Amino acid sequence: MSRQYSIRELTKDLGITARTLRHYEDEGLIAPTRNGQQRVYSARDRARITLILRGRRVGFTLAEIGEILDLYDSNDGGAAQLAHARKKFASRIAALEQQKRDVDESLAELRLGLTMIENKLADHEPRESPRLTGYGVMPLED
Amino acid sequence: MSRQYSIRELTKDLGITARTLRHYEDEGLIAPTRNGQQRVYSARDRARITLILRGRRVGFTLAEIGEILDLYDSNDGGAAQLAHARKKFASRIAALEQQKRDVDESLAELRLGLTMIENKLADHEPRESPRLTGYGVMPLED
DNA sequence: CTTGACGTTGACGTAAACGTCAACTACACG
DNA sequence: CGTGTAGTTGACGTTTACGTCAACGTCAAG
Repeated sequence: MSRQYSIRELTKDLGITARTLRHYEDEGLIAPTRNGQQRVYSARDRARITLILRGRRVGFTLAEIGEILDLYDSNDGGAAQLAHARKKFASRIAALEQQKRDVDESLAELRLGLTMIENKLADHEPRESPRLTGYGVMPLED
Repeated sequence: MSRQYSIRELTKDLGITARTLRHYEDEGLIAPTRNGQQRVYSARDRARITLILRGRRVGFTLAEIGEILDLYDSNDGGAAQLAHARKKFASRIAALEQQKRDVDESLAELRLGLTMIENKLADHEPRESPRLTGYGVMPLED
């Protein structure tokens, strides 16, 4: 019997509120069992929640995450169902790959900005650092 | 004089609505000039909008994006201002790096799910493909 | 002159993802 | 038995990022 969790425990472990967990339940993303009235979360529930949180961090809506979880859960339908699921997965993967490119480009921009600022800081405090002549960054002019 | 754009033009080029552009203006993220009453967007405005859209795609709020744009714009304050800006940039960069890891992990999950489905599809249609023995994926059990 | 195409300013509406009470229940402990 | 700790179910509130009218201006073409 692999570990059970109370709602409090999960909120502390995962850094979320109880309200959030109940919300995920309301949305049908998880279905913890009950001990009387209180929720009891299994290791599987916890793993699902981890997936949900990561999904959220990368920009998926709860509805999209729910779809994906459903696809994992019930894949015993006909070949048509499976083919449909395959398309869903493929499109989500494509979206994430695009997102990765966006992240990389944003990172490049921000890093440029950072060095720009650090150069200006060096100018402000010209202790004994060599002067950079005519260095400029223009991130807004393509 | 490098190219000007009407609002219509930008909506078509960038795939957004006029409402969105006005909203960005309301939020102080862009400030197109006017030809009488109508907005006229410069190349610089357009570049800013591109940054805004990319920022949105990677999960920044408009407020955060505004902050970043401000940091680019006015970096002539004292060393204290610059140091503050440096911290902001650094933390944004750290957040994006974390996000990149999240994206990678989500991609790994989704790709596992995809191959899982494709294996099941192969089972459904066992033309002449070799059978994979005992192959299972359990993405929810850690 | 009037009809379009394009544009403008309010201003209210909406969907998503929770936050924030209020009002209870269930137990264990001193 | 009272108090504290953890949990529960509504149900309304909030923020973000626009959507969606309504009502009106402008200017070239037929």
